[in-house]
Amino acid sequence: MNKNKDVAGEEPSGALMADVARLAGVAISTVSRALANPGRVNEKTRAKINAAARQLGYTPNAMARGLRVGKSNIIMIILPGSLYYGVSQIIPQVLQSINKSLIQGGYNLMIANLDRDEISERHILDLAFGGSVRGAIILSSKLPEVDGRSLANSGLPIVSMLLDMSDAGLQSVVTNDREAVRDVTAELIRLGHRRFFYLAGPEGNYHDVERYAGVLEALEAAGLSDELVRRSGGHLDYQHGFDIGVQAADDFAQLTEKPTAVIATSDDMAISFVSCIQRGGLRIPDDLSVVSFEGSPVCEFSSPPLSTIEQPVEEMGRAAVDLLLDAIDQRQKTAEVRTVIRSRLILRESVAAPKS
Amino acid sequence: MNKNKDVAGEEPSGALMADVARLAGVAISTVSRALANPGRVNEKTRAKINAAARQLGYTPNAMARGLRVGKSNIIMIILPGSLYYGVSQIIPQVLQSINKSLIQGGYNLMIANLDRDEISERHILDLAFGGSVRGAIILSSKLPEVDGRSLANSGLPIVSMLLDMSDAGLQSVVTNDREAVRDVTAELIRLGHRRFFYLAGPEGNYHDVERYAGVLEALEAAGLSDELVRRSGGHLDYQHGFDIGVQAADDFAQLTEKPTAVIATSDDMAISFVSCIQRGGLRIPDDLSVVSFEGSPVCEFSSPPLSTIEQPVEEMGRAAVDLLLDAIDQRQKTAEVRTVIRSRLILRESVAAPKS
DNA sequence: CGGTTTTTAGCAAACGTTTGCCAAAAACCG
DNA sequence: CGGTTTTTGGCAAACGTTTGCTAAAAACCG
Repeated sequence: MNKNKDVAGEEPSGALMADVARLAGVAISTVSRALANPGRVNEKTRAKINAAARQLGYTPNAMARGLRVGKSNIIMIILPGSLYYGVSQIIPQVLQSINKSLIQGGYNLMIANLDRDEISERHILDLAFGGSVRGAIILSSKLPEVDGRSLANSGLPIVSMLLDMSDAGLQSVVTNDREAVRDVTAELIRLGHRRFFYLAGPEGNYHDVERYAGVLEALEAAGLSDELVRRSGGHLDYQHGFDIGVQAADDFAQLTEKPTAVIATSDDMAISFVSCIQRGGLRIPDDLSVVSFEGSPVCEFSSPPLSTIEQPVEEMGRAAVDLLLDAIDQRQKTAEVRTVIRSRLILRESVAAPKS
Repeated sequence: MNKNKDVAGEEPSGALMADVARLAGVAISTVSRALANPGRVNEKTRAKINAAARQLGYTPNAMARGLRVGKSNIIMIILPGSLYYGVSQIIPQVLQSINKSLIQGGYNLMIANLDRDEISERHILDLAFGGSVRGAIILSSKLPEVDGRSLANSGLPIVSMLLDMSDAGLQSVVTNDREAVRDVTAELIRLGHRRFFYLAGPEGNYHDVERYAGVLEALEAAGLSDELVRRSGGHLDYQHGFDIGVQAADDFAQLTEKPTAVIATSDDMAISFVSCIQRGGLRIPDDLSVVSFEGSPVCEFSSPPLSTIEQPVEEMGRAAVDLLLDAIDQRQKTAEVRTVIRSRLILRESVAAPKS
């Protein structure tokens, strides 16, 4: 916002609508209308205004517009505390997908990082209550609240991604964790596997509950006992996936009756587990089949190439933005609070029939 | 921004400063001063105001403040077109580091994605010229320009990260690409390697120029010919690292005189190259030593664990924010346009002395 | 051509906060 | 206690854009 009113000509200069009006010889409100409501302004007048705006490199001041209209053009995305894990590209994928869709809808994307401390929760609530943002997409997190303020009470349109909060009435875009893991477990059963090793995320975590339930459902559907599956992990969060996998390799070494198939609930766990197991002399998939969850690109170049359930992150991002923009525009496009976008199993060389 | 003026009491309600003033029995300007310039308001009055603000859950409207003060509290980060690669965690690391530092400085972080098309370039320039953002950090990209508007001419404080633009007068935070690659090449030479295979990023790209120059410097310092190094790649961008590595494995297979050491300029290239080479029967590091650049976490769990040069991304993010905030506050903290933060070589099992 | 209807431009106020200025109140000092 | 200085609260205008309303201009029609 360069206030340099003395510069005339083609120089970009942070011109105001008032400058455009002066140059075009019309009122400020006519400029506003010509740009935002062209049908309300005579074509000849409009041409004059557009030429003046172009000459001055006029760019509207979004703060002024937001204040007058009472609506910001910013959407915040609330991200979980730690933005990076091991090989996961979920955050970059989500950001790119969402940003692209938002820009097409005329919005800008702001990052709000939810560290689960007071400072970051207050930051998010300030954005919501101060009118700075027009809506929120929240990724794998509960809604923040502090000082008697809760995001749930802010009146802000919100869409949850990855974490199903439809029970609480929150529009949610999720993938079919349970079904996907059930199907891959069924595939392992079909191959002949009867002993399973499950590498768990944090106990009670939505994703872990869903994924483990998928394993149990597949066992039940095959008429098998749920005692055929052993758990490792449960204490660390997904961002410590490598550590979970390393510990799981130790746990595995302690088992007298060795499982023949590993169901890891993140690519990180699988990768570090496989690395440690192989250093102990075991071979994948000859001695042990391995599947994981997430679909990180590097799985294709693991040794051996890792079978994984790929989450449809970009599609989910687009769906989340669509739902959010509908909520902002108060369009009732859909009665579904819960939108499920299916994950896809990618079978690679890490899975084979057990030896016997 | 709920305009519900009829609700009194503890209910969070998007209250205005005018509401706080009414409840505290003072003027609006006194509320403003009590919150922003406490020394200008009597302690008793201030207590009344703070209590009223707390009771109403008052949150300042950043758009109003920004408009009046003439300064936004938003910083944009301009990210390269594709946000995700293979195993790189640079984007999440940068975002987390920068966001944390900005919040401490009272700023919010907005994403601007530079796709190198008109729409995204115009989007960035609108943010800059419209006063929506107070500064910019640009990551691995040149400054956008379109329609006679250039980010360089916007008057906006800008810091470049990863790409050295200090020649153009732009504050730049970079790492020592050249020196780091020179040192790792020198280490390979010290181990006895005399034939090298260099997996290149895009020809002419700043990073590739620097890293390849490092290789040549090490050869020269050891009195060796630069003909001892063969290049592969040069056509694809870093985000296609896996593809570069796959193609490099083909190129390697064509070489009659096999190099004994590979210098890959990204972890993705190294990982996919190693995967393909191993499937062809070669062993790492017995037949071929491998080093790469970037320091992605998964390198520790590769087979074998991959030696890599780790970039100090978080520290660079912090430095970039410091420089940007200094420029915004017009503090002349440093005369250095170029800030170099050193990368660190992590030697793992992928590097050994050549067989003979 | 004159009366009626539609289109168009512009005035003025709004949005929520900040800050210069002034006057009143409080504090200080001999 | 009175004069002087400092502190404090409040008025009013500013920020850049939008939009309701009105009046004037243009278009329409018999």
